[in-house]
Amino acid sequence: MEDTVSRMETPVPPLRLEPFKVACSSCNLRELCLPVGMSTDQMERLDSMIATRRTVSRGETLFRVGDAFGSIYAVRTGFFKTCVSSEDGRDQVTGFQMAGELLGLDGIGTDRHTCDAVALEDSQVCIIPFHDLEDLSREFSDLQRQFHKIMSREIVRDHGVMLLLGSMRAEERLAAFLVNLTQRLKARGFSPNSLILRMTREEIGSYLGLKLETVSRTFSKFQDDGLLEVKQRHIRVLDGDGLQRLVNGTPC
Amino acid sequence: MEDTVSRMETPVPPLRLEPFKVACSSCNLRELCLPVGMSTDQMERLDSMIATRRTVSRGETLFRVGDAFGSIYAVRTGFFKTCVSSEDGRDQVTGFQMAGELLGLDGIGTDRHTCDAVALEDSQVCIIPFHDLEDLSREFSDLQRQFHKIMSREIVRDHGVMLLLGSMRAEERLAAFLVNLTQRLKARGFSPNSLILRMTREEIGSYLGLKLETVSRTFSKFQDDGLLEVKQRHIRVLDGDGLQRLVNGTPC
DNA sequence: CGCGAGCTTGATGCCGATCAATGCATGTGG
DNA sequence: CCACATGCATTGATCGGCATCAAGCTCGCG
Repeated sequence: MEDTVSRMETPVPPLRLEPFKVACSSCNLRELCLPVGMSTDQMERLDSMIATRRTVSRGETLFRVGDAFGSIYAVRTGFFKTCVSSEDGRDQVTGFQMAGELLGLDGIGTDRHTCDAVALEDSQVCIIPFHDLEDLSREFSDLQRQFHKIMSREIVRDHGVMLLLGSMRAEERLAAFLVNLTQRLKARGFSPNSLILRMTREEIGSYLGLKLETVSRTFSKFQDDGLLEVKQRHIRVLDGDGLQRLVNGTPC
Repeated sequence: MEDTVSRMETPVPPLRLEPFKVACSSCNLRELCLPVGMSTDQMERLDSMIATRRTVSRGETLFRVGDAFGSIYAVRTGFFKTCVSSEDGRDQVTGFQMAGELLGLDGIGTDRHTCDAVALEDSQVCIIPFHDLEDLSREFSDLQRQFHKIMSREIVRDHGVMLLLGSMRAEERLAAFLVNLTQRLKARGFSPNSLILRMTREEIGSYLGLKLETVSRTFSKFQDDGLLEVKQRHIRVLDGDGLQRLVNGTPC
């Protein structure tokens, strides 16, 4: 929906390169992002590779299905969704990415991107030319290792979503989604008890395999049950343990 | 179920190492497996790394959740499923692997396996010590590249399953499953029109987010519609295009 | 102020889950 | 070789969770 609109409005994706360099070594995300565990001199080499950032405004796409693959991207600020779509137009949100997370790994296999990445708020990404990353990770086994870990974790995360989509009911799905979101926010130093959703009910629903009405109803139910306080996109978690129990399938 | 049983019967996973070496360079799967695109001398190095095979009998596990991660595995002969399970015991089949496909990528991220890999028929795998693979792929960019491609394709495949689980109806799911299966068999030189399913209806259902009765009913419906001939696990595809149309969501 | 995108809530219906019984193939022991 | 057990598959009857359809509602914004 929003997709289609942004797809229409600009035939050429707007691209703004920041002229100034940004150093991984001074980035406050270095403990979450690609450079985990690297020495200072290794990080300097990484810095020289990641020369540019790119700004993506809310609603714009970073890349889309079929685009030639050349780089992966690290989210520096902001929030993204990735989505795939089937022949007949149904689409599926495959993930939400926040600061320190990588985008574009899908493109390596075929040299073309296989999903759309859309900014859900004004965002900045670090551009990591993939061939350079491969070159450097042949030099530094720490970087190689970290990159492999990140790809592997993405696979594991996907398996978790498959479990969710394949065998959980609506309440469990939404609870799992919220628990995951708050954990990731907490890892970034935000309060896990108060958050603002960057995505619509429809996008949450797409991710969770539910219709937006079901998402909305389930939010309301959680509010009635005293688990959450919901005001549009503002969520306050009142009973985190209760949410966690729902995920584990302990309804009583 | 079958899981639990095999989990019970042997505290120590049965392990049989083949004493003789097997060469990638002479393997008929080399065009599908890890060595794609490598030169002969590179492949010799790969051969020296992959020193051992392992036999896994039907019903046995190659690895299971929590096992220390040390190697990845290439299926040489046979057929596997991988599955994850939630706290409360529900489990989800995350994939079926056949000859030339890799198992164990899930373990890289945390140094522990995060899913079970179970042989669905008597099988053989090549053991690929992961550190050795990393070492060698720092030397040979072709190997590095190929390995990255394989991981990326796994991510893309998972996204496809998410789309299936999140937005397709039972018939579309089963059709997609069959189309995928026949394509992979075809790539291995088998007839795409006649196949024997290595997995139960329950396992298919788990993979597709359906109950076994629904899988069975849908098979019967496909038979009534003249798309398939179904005799227990023997499937004959009568109308491949019809199946493909179902996947694309062209019901009329 | 009024428009529109997104959210909530209600009424109804359908797809697939669940419960239950039977059928079919394989294997085992008498 | 048959009787029986066992695991898997098929089929029917019923039920329930979520989708669908349809109003209103809220809030941000021109």
